[in-house]
Formats: sequence, structure tokens, C-alpha cells
Amino acid sequence: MMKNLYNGFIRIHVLYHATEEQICGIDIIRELKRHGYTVSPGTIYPILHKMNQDRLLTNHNEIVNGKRRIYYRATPQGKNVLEQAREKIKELYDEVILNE
Amino acid sequence: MMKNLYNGFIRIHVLYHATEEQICGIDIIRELKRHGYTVSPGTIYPILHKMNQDRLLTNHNEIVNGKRRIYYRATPQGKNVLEQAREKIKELYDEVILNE
DNA sequence: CATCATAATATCGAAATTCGATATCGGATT
DNA sequence: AATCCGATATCGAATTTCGATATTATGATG
Repeated sequence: MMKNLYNGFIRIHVLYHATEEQICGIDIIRELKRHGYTVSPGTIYPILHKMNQDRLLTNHNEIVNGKRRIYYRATPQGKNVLEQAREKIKELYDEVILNE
Repeated sequence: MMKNLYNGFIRIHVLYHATEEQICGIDIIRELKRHGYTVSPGTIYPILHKMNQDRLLTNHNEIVNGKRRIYYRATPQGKNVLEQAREKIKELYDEVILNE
């Protein structure tokens, strides 16, 4: 049950990083691991595809070290969704952390 | 897509309130509305049942104003899950809010 | 004591999502 | 052109989602 407590968290992390810099699937898996989330390729790629399809992320190909990578960046719409998410995070924080 | 960004947030709010006081479905719908989340009965009751079944919440009946209410409180396990969630929230906050 | 009104909860079920497992792709090296 | 391997794509059974709808339980009414 409590696995999917954090699905939204993961998406927000992705959106945030895609705002700061261009990211690819492998980068994100590593980045999320740093945050304590272990996500497999079968998890992250469908997320990226969905967010791309929903116009929250754009993508372009690059060759790095002889390997093809698909880099993603947040679109204006993606940034907008992130901004809304920030409000929700602040509120959750105020309620659950500051009142503890 | 972005509706289910906040599913986890809603569950955490529920868990938090169930730690502070006893809550019933109707209370939660009102409380979540206060936080900007509009959830219907068809959404909240399955959530409560699931969390109850997963031993994060206990329940007991009460008659209030001639109506039966099922009140929920967080179990020790539920409080534990909330505690873990707090860590994740802090981390998300540090990353997404403080670095903005 | 039936019946109604209503607050609160329960259930349904088609559609969407989840994610580990597995397959595929594409460039480099030899 | 064969092979390797980092990176991405796909599969699909199981689970989740949530608006719509039904049911329940209690007090009030006649």
C-alpha cells in the first residue's frame, strides 16, 4: 500500500530536475536513488513517456559516450504544474511537519 | 495526469489527522476541501477501508446527531508510516522549495 | 409502528495505472 | 558483420482509481 504514497513525489522530483537541467532516464534513476527511491527502468520510462505525451516535458536525442540518450526538459506547462505542486508541498509541510 | 500527483498527499493528510484526533469520512472530505482537495465519497471511503485493512487505522462506531459514524484513528503502524512520510516530505521540501 | 427524510457509508466497474521482467535498439569496437 | 553494452522500450497481470449509484441506519413525523 504505502509504496504508491510516493508516486507523486517521484513525479515532482522528475519535474523539478527537468526544470533545472536536461535529464535522461538513467540520470533520473540515479538521482532518485540519491533521494531514497529505488525505481526500475520499467517504472521510469513509462513515466517519462506519459509526461512527454502530456506536454510537461520535451525531449531530444543526444549521443553521449557512444550511447543514445533521450534528454528531457520541462515545458512551460510542466513548470506551471511544478509551481502548483510547490503550493501543495508547502501546505503539506506546514500541516504535517510544522505542527508535529 | 496531474490529478494523481496528489494521491499520496491526500493519504498523508488523512494519516496526519487520524494521528491528531478521531476522524470519519465526512470530516475528512471537509478537511481535505480546506486544503484544496475535492474528493468524493467514492474516493475517500475506499481509501479508509484500505488503510484500515492495512492496519494503519483502527475504527469504531459512534452515533452522532442520530447518525452512525465510523471514526478512525492511526495505529502505531500508521504513525510509523507517517513518520517515514515526514522524512520524504522534508526531503522534497528541501529540494523543490528551498532551491527554487 | 410504518414511513419518510437524510446523513453517512458502501459498492460498482470501466478505465487507467503500476512496475518487475523482459526485449529491443543503436553506436562503438574489433 | 558480429558482438558488446548502455540506454530505452514494451509487456501485461495485478492493482488502483473515483464518479456514479446504492444502501444503511437513525430520528422524526403522522
